[in-house]
Amino acid sequence: MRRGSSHEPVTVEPRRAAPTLADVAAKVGVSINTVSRSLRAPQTVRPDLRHRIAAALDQCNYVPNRLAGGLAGAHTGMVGVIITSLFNSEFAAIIERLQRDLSAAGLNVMIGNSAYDLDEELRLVRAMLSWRPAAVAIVGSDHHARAVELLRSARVPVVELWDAPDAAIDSVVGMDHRAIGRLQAEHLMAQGCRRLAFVAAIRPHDYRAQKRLDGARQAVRERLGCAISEHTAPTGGSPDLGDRLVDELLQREPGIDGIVCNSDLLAFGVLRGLHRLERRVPEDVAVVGFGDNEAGSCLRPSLSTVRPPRTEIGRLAAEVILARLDRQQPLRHELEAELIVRETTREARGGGKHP
Amino acid sequence: MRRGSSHEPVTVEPRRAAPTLADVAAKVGVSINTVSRSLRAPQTVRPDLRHRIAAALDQCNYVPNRLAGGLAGAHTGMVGVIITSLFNSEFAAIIERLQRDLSAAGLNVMIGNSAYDLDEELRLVRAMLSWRPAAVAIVGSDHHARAVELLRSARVPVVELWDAPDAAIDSVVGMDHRAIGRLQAEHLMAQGCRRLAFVAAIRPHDYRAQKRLDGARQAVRERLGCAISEHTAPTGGSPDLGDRLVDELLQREPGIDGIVCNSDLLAFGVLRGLHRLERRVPEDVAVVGFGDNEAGSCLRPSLSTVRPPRTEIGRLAAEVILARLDRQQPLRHELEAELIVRETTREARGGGKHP
DNA sequence: TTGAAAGCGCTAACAT
DNA sequence: ATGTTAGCGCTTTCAA
Repeated sequence: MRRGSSHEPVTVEPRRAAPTLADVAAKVGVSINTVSRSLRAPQTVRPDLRHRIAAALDQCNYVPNRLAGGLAGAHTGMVGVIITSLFNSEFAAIIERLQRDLSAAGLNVMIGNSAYDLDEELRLVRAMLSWRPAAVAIVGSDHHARAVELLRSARVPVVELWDAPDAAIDSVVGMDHRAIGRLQAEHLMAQGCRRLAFVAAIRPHDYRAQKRLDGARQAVRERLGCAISEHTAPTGGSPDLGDRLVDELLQREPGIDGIVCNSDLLAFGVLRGLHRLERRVPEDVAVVGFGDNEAGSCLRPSLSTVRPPRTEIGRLAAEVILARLDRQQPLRHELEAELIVRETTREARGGGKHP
Repeated sequence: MRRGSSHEPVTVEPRRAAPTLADVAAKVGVSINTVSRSLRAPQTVRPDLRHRIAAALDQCNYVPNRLAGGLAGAHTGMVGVIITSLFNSEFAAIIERLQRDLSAAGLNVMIGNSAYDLDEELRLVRAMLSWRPAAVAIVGSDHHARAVELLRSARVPVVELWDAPDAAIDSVVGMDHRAIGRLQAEHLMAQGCRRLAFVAAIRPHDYRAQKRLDGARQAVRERLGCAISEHTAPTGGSPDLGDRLVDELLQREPGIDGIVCNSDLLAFGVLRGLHRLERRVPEDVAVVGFGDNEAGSCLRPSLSTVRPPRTEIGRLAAEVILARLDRQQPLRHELEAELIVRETTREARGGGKHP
């Protein structure tokens, strides 16, 4: 209202409360109840009355009060979504789709960001539940024990996203991150790489990233009988970090011929570093990322990566939530990530010729 | 509640409601009010009682009901945020910071995505207001007229983000997008470019992008006395689009020596296209983007761009909201975007030698 | 087809 | 320091 912007009539009440059903009802000369019904079940109200009510509603700038509505027994129509990061569009595409589909079903989305902090996650779960949401979607599978307890006892549909935990709270729409790590490492080995390194930014509670490392580790152990060289930092991934890590890495182990990166952003930096160090990619060193960042195809050489089915996760999550709200059983969707082969690994070292 | 997942005891009530203050009060043997106060003003309750109450609260998995709390008069502690896109981390960094700061002040953030659709924006405004938020933050300045009306009459602090409109609803934390367009064009001209093109993805209601185009247009007109060549598409920016647009552009006007891109993602594609067409950058064509995408420094040549102060916008928005909640006046912050000069424009054409 | 009455769970006066 | 009493604005019976 631009308090004090101009000629505010001082005679009126200083802070008029928002109009209520009662205000509208009085204006039209009907009971509160009739106005309420004309909103929720228009066909039960005589057409002409309905039109007069609609006009009054509009004139008053009436906005329903969900606090009151929810309290009185109608469901709140709110879905709480808890993610671990908004940045880097890591989950943005998931949320975007989830929100679009839920919105089409008349549900609102409330987003909370735990920033990979378990205590913050607990606070968020509490905050979300205090709004009596119709359902909750939450990224990851390794939660604060208390948060899980609260979620269970709230008896609300819960969908865990991104990861695919063995012991789910309720429903799951995610991927097997260990398999993704395997996929990355095996791709490099199939291209002929024999001395692999894993370069990663793994935040303290990013268990998904940890699992990808595990997967790569196992794959190398099984196929080459040796360990993968690990270079990680406990932060978020960025080009500068990748640049720095690859520098240290090659200083210590100049013979590395294949690098698995835990994120594309990190991989971008690794490529920048390799260029600076005058290593040819993929001839000297092959590189594979994770995340399918849109810029990947524009680098030179273009980055091979793993594409998580983000939109599909969002779509299925919405579907599962709607199904659960419709009293159906908990569901579990485990999706596959797709390998995108580009120049940083293409025929790196006589690909596939040394099986 | 894992409806029907297994041996559900049919004897108990089918859907136990969430525990209320009354449940806890009964358990401890005090009045509802005492429990309520022990939560809101602990020091007014005897310590031993307080401890017993805390224990009971915990045992019951009590989660306060904000619907009831808000209805009864306490403010809801919710801030509604309406953005036009979650994708491409266009606004992610702003929201991340905004949320962090508001969260520290005990406020929850509820995000809605209008996807550049005015009707959807109106629906969102309605939905947000129906939760009786403590404040609303909204991206952009060109809103649905009805939405503005609702926002005003709701008498809630409103902060418009990203853009810097002349006629604000309440408070503003944004940038002058016209100035950004000027900045881009003038930079290219200062580098010696004489035949400029503007390549853009401008969604139907993306007025910010439109303003940047206006700014570039004006700058070229003033300094070179001719028009900037415009190549736009009514969609979101992507590398593939940039690639396509630059192709068409050079087909029609081979003499172009400077390209202003409306987003970095688009610029990435433009660079890919220029490489394919064997144009040297910046010698033959200089390129400048907008948005400071993290990958920009990893391209070869690295991309010059304009960096919007996203984190600062988020920080100030939170500050403004908190100030308004503290009954202070509406505020207006107009921030500067910073030019980041990298290889795609560096000394492009004997920079500055032809003033 | 419409209206009246009884809460939903909590907070905010008041009493005590 | 604790309890009592009234609502907040709506939905949901149940009557008319």
